[in-house]
Amino acid sequence: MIDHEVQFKRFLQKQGLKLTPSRARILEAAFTMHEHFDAEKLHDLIKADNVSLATVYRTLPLLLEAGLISRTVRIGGRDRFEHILGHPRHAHWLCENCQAVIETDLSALQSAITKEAKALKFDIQQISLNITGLCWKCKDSANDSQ
Amino acid sequence: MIDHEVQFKRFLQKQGLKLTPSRARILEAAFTMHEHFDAEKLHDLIKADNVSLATVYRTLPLLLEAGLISRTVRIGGRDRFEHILGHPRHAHWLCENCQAVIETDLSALQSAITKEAKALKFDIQQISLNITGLCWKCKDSANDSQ
DNA sequence: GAGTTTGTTGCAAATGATTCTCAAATGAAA
DNA sequence: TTTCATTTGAGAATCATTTGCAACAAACTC
Repeated sequence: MIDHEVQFKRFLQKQGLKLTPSRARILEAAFTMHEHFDAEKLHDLIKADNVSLATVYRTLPLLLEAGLISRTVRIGGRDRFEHILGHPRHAHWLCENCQAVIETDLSALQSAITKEAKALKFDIQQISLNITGLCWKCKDSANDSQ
Repeated sequence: MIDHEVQFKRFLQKQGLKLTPSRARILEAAFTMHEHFDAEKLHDLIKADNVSLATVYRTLPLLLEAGLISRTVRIGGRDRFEHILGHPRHAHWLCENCQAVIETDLSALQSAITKEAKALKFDIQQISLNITGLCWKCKDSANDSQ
């Protein structure tokens, strides 16, 4: 069993829940996806295995709580997620124009945030730094038109 | 005319739009509100003046673009906003349990972010740093129960 | 001033992501 | 195999947000 599957199983057991085939499939799909994904995109990947969209929506919060995925940006009214690999967390730069998402390392800020958390006695589950604006491509074209 | 009203008017004119009574009312309401607000809460404040919720929804993106308000956290499926006063931007700490929102200064991180933006040639419109987890109250009670 | 153009609004209806309901399926445990 | 709690797919329901539309309004044109 893969690393993150073990982790998920443990998490579920702690809550008296089971690692069912559907859940395992959803987890696997979340980890094969190498970009951001939303509920529907993930479902597309596994609907052939007869896993319903409802189950995807039910499982996503579990993966979130288990710390295996994180909610990143919200685009077009849809929540997007990405898996966590033990990689350092990163910031998301979202272009308002072309909706490109650029990722950068967050470690430079991490310590400042952790320090603040200690002061607040806040138990961090997720950090999400999103910066919206215009990417270099759209910044240039905005100068031309408009 | 108040400062931010001038700013909004200028912004609108640049787009060939007008500062109508409804829009002015919405702007004013957004600035009297001293906490976060969502579309409905803002509408409650001004519906007596016969401004429809639809118009609120239509105006919010304009205020956003004009840089007068910012979208902060999303709670209970609703987008929340807050006005910008030229104050330094702040981080939002959202308790998953009691849904309290704590705000802290963001200036410590600002320079690191700006630096990164320069490297990416990214034109920043909004920075949003949201940290979810448990506030000190809920952290303690989580230890007891569950 | 009458007519035209363009932006605006409230209302009601539409949209669409997410959640819920429910009856059937599953699975661990006794 | 009976029990009992959990899970599931399918479809219905929910609810924030958008949109279409007809009536309005302000700015221009002639």
